[in-house]
Amino acid sequence: MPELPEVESIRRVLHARLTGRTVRKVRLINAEAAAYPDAEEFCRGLVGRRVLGTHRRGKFLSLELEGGTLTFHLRMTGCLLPVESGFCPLKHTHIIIAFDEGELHFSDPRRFGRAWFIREGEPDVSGAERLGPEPFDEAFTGEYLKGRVGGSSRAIKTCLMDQSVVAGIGNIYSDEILFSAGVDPARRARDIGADEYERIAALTPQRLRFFTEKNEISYEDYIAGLGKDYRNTPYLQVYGRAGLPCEACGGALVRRVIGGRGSVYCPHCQK
DNA sequence: GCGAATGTTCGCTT
DNA sequence: CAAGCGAACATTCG
Repeated sequence: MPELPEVESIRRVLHARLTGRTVRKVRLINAEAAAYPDAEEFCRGLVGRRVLGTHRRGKFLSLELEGGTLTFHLRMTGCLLPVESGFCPLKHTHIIIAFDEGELHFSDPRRFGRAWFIREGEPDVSGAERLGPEPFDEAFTGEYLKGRVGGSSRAIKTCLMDQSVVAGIGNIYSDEILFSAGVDPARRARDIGADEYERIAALTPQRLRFFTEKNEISYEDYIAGLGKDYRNTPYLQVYGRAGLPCEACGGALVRRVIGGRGSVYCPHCQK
């Protein structure tokens, strides 16, 4: 469901709601594949720990606990809802974490999402450590990008979505960033010029900041939308808009499959 | 009924 | 052998 801006929105909601609370009980429902390292250790490890804060790295979202970390990855359709005790779980709820006050529900229709409990001092096996720099990191520059993918035959869009290149960008925001940069998403990374890499690297944090701000949502609205209605739809310039006019030139936006993912771009504005 | 959907990983091919 | 590609995962929605 979420890319960096959405995960950040959810993090802020969880942070305000859960910081300071203590885990009392954990319930797994058909979550054998979702809770790591295993159901037993996941549940037992969490109970009794207090939430000290929250953290986002790429699309990973963590609750920092006393003596450990609870990390989620929502993949395509995962959803985290901090609710009052007694809230009727959504249909595909797989994990319920009850705190001294309120609960955190993790639901995911497609079951791609994952949760890890990592004890302090133990290696982080969630995969978060294999991520490239955050887009806001000063290490993320045009020079870095070119050095990292500039020899590749893959499409530039595919490279931007590679989490080991830069963390947090998915199918929506790669299209949006490349539209802003005026670069055709299907172009091979090796054919992209240094000036274009600079544009892409500069626009990436700008666009993600913009969409993160537009995504801000109150706890009440987040719950009212059942954790799903927090998207940037009104502000997207290309994603989901195939056939509609480009807001820059008026020409029709085109859909095309790039790297196995449905992509939308403007053939006139993006070279 | 068919195709596509905001993601990642695995296995096969080049 | 590294890189790149397609399939697989499971469900809903249009």
